[in-house]
Amino acid sequence: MSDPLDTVFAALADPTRRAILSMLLEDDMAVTDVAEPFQMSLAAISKHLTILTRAGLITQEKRGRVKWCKLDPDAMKAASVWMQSFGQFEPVNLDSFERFLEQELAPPDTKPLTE
Amino acid sequence: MSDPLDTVFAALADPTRRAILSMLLEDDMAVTDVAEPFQMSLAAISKHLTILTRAGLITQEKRGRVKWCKLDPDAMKAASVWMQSFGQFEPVNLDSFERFLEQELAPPDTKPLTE
DNA sequence: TCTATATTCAACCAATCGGTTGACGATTTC
DNA sequence: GAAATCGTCAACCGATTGGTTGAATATAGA
Repeated sequence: MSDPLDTVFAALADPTRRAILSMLLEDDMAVTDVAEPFQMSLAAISKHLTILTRAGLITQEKRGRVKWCKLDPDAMKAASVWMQSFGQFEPVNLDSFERFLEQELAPPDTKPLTE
Repeated sequence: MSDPLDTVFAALADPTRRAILSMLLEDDMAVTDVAEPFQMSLAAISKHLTILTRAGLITQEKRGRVKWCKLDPDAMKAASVWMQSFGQFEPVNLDSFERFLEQELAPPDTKPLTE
């Protein structure tokens, strides 16, 4: 009924949810740990996590009494591809972005020093 | 007050607004012409257009009694770059990603040459 | 078994959203 | 000047959103 892009973009529109995604970029986390840095209730964070899950941006797996949250970048990639179709991004130089990523993803010993 | 990403993603979350953006990809259009293919009132489309404008996704310029709508890909670019960071997994160094963004989003005359 | 921890559920709330309608101001055209 | 066109404004509506609280459900550990 509703385009997956609806739910993905709607999920990304909230700063709390984007912050959660950034946290999960570094490591998988339990719900309680996700909630810790925020000033809202655990229930509120739990709702944010189900929204992210339904959007396909994360997956949740229960092990014991702990539910682990894991980034799932596929849905974001779909949205990203949609946005690319507005491709006149010339000024922002996706080329140099790719070079940046290549650098970042290279094995550590091939990386040029940045400091 | 609110992160520009909030308004950009929120604007993109509505299918009508995404359709409008796709239409504007082909050519600039007057408000009435934007509204024509949709089954909702002109006033509704007008609201959608102000949301897109506030998000920075389009610009509107009035000439005579006609208001022309034009795609403005800069805001989308910022959102797109934000999303790119999730496409590739773990090893992305967020610190240097931020440095990259500062560089990219800086005024052109302050940018170091990349070629 | 009793208790503490992890998470969700259910009910509620105010604010926002996406739509409508009708009136209105500005501009063009006859 | 009168009439038609372009677009927004204002008020209203029902549905959704983002948050709260308190109770409920699992699971783990003593």
